[in-house]
Amino acid sequence: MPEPNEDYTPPPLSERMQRGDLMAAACPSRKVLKHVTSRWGVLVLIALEGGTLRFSELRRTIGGVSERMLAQTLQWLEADGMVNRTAHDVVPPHVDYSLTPLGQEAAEKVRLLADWIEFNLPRIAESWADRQSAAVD
Amino acid sequence: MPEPNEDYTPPPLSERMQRGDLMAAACPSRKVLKHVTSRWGVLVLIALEGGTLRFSELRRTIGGVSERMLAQTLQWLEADGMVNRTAHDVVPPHVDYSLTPLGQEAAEKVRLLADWIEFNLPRIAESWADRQSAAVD
DNA sequence: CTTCACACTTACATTTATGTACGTACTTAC
DNA sequence: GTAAGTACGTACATAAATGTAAGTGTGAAG
Repeated sequence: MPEPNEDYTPPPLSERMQRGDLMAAACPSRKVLKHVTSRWGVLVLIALEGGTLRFSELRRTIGGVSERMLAQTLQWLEADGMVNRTAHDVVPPHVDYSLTPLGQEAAEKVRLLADWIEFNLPRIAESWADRQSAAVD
Repeated sequence: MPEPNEDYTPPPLSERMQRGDLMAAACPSRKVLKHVTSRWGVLVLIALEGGTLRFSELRRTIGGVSERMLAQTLQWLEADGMVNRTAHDVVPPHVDYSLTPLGQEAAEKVRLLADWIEFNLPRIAESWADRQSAAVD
């Protein structure tokens, strides 16, 4: 375990902004991070890693997502260049969603985190059990 | 690019719940994911990867965080067993925060994602530039 | 004597996220 | 003829996240 840092001062803002720095409040990275780590963004990326899915297939795959939020999330990810949207002009509508190369890289990182959490849930749950009152949230 | 999956059906819920499955709406993993990927949770984990920091040091490190949200986030992560809180009983107060082994593993995954985003911001920004109207969010 | 830092907590206001319900235009299945 | 499925958009309502401002008790610095 590292020693406490007695006299800590953050690096100057100018330096921290040169290459996107999340610690800087105004960094555009935070927007992307928001989309990718959003409640449904994570699950969409992971779901699409398994291959192309239609809107309704995504909706059935991801438990609890509403149509509205799924559409919203897909639009975020499409705008960020993570997701391809392919609409076939037929009726009833048929729209396919898939990951772009960018999206596949992002999905991989996100899935590593998700897998880690699922796998280590027991260890985490110990902490919940240990603390008595515990109702933090 | 994978082929469209014409007749997709998700696996049964019972099977998906046996080991924590994020796709299941009620899975406790989602709570952990929420804390870890929350706006400030990500940044706290990354900040603490560099070593122990005091409350006020964290506040100065993480641009834009309010005292209230920092305290809140630290409590979430502490309850999830990711963060150690060490209060020295002196006045004025002195409290150190550091990562637990669990927290270090989580922080690593989170940082990989954050680093990827920062590094690939230019590629992502292209998508923003490409689409004309673009004001998705 | 006044001000400030510390590490929070609480109350309150506001912004953001998310949900619900409905509409659409047409087709296939019953 | 009636119901259901498709991929959304939109209006409205609610829940959740986040911000703001103030207060706490004490000691050191000015």
